[in-house]
Amino acid sequence: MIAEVCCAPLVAGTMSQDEAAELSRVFKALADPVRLRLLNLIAAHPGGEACVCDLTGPFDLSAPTISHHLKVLREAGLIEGERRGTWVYYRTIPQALTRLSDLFTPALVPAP
Amino acid sequence: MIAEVCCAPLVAGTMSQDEAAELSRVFKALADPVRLRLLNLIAAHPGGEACVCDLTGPFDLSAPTISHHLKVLREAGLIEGERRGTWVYYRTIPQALTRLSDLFTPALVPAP
DNA sequence: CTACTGCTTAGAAAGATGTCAAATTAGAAA
DNA sequence: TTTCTAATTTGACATCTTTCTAAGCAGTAG
Repeated sequence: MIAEVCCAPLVAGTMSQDEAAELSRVFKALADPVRLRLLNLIAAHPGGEACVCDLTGPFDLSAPTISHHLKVLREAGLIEGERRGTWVYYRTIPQALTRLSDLFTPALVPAP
Repeated sequence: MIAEVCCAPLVAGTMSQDEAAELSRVFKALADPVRLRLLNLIAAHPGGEACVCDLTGPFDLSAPTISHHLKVLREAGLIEGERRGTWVYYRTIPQALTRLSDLFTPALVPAP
């Protein structure tokens, strides 16, 4: 009757300090407009991945700043990068996004 | 065949700068361990609401700090407060949490 | 090897944030 | 009215974050 989720949902149960600390790191990565738009561009990019060279254009920011933001997303576990020659391609990590979705799901969800 | 959602999901579509700015404000509110735990305590509290006096105990922080954090959550639209005499009770705003959940939902979701 | 492009890292400056003590406000009781 | 408790606001301080320039690393071509 009650769905099983991998983590304690945000809205039910008791969140430990460790869980809160880890979660806040992910939210901190999302707490910037540039990083939100970067994540959106990567996730919505044809083929499911985007080259850094595709990501610098839409922003009026320097390349190092974009690189820094990508690093924050990467270290938060939201994206991963792959180097192909001189190019670097980034894609989202679906499990990380699913986990965030589950956090806000009402606790009383019928089991599949 | 495609679900209708009120906002552009994070993982599909194109997020405008305005949307990103507004969203980042909500995530910024969640980007602190204390505020995550406060939100969790409020949401999971019996009766769906918690008095500030219930919220100061679990933290080794001063009352002004708790008050400040509650203000951040309130201004992010995640909680609302109600004064009853000298006491103030807070509850979550479900639509705000639902909206966040929808952000991470895969775009290809069957319509209800 | 050098020269080139693409990308990341390092460090500094400016701005934002978490925390506290002090002050203030809000509401109730005497 | 004064006094009290609960809660919020204010201002200062330490710490963190965003952005840039400069430097450095990664990979490729000649």
